[in-house]
Amino acid sequence: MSKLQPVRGTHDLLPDEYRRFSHVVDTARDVARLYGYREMATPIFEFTELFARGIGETTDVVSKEMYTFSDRGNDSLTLRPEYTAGICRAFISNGELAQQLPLKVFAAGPMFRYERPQKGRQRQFHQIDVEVLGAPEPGADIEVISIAADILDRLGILDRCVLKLNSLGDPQSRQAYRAILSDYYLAHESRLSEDSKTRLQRNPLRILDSKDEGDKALNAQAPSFADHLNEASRDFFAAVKDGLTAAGIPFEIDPTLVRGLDYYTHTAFEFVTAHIGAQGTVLGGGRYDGLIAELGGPPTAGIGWAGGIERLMMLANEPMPLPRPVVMVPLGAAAEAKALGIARALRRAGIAVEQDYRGTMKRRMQRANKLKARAAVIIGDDELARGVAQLKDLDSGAQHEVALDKLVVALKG
RNA sequence: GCGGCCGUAGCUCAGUUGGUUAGAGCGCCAGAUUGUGAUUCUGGAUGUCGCCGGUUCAAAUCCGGUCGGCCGCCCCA
Repeated sequence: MSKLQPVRGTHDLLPDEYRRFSHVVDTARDVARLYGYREMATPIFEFTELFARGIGETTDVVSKEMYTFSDRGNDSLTLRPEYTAGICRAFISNGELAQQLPLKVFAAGPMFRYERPQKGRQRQFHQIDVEVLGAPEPGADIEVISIAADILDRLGILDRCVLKLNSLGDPQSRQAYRAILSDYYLAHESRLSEDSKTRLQRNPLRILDSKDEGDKALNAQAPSFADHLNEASRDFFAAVKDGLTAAGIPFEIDPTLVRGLDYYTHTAFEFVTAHIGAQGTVLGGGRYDGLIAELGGPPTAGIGWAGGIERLMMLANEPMPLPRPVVMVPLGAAAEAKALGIARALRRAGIAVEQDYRGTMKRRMQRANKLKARAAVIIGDDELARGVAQLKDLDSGAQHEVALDKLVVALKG
């Protein structure tokens, strides 16, 4: 490492890029606010146990992607790989949150997963996150998906995304189906791909969305989940689909949509796009009614999603351009001192003002141009003596004299 | 973790079958007389050719390793 470089899979967000980052977060936050969701944050690391238990020991995230370390007290800690487990933990840790259900939250922050970086995948990445706790009704599913669609719309990318929807059923349906599916693949194990043989041990549902041709042939004959949902699960799924239709949100049913975290039940969904490479999921989530009880809390339903900020940035419109500043161009020490007071008065009137710390007039005018300033306030000895400034419009080049105490008015218009 | 491609100035790239002081555009800096930018003109600086090692009289160019990036698999945001 001859050059100082950031850790693999991490990146600096330089100012231009950070603006686009903020634009995504600000947009999401504002939409969530319109739905009555309140923002909160949890620590970026937790006891390893939380993720291991919550997400599932056999999942890829837990078994091979966690950033886990021991602290000086020999506790095993892990940088969070996703937000849901932490929010559920916070719900359990802070009893007052259960006093007023449903709890609707918005959150955003960095996540960490030890993976091979590629387009749309980094080791430190950032997510926006929406969760509803304590609402077992399908209305909550519809609402969180609606928020997602609105955010994508405001970012100008909804028309390049497709909403994929599936039901994983309630735990009873899921267990039953899992057993049936497992038996089916076991009977044909020799024909499965190597990857799928592993999946059979870990999560047979995953075989359903294998890209291997041999697996696909087997999948065509496999028992379908839709046929094995119990009545309650079918009704729930129907209510979600009807609600989305009523809300005017188009979707596609995707029976192969399974998702990698163990805690999902009922609704699973993803907004996917073909425009950002192989990692096409831009936002995904589902219902996790058993998670909070599993973690030791009071049985509480949950549903939510997470969206990848970097992936959204790849698609999103440019944020609005920044307001153009006014630049102070004082000539000489006395004018420079005077300009400080004027600049402050202008800023207190809400006008963006930049003043260099040094430089000739030419230098300052060049800087003004690079800053895309709209105007320059030029104050030399002569102007200073007369209590005026030369106000130059940098687009037209026109310049005229303005009394110092009239500058705010002149620049406000 | 696996497979493929790639790595030359701040940025985008050129660099012939290995052969002397490695180039362009953009950007940057400085000038074109007195207190005026963006245009124009003139001049200038910049690279351990990702890093380490090997082959060779000679390597940016060939070989190996390593680090990093990209693309795909796995999986996911």
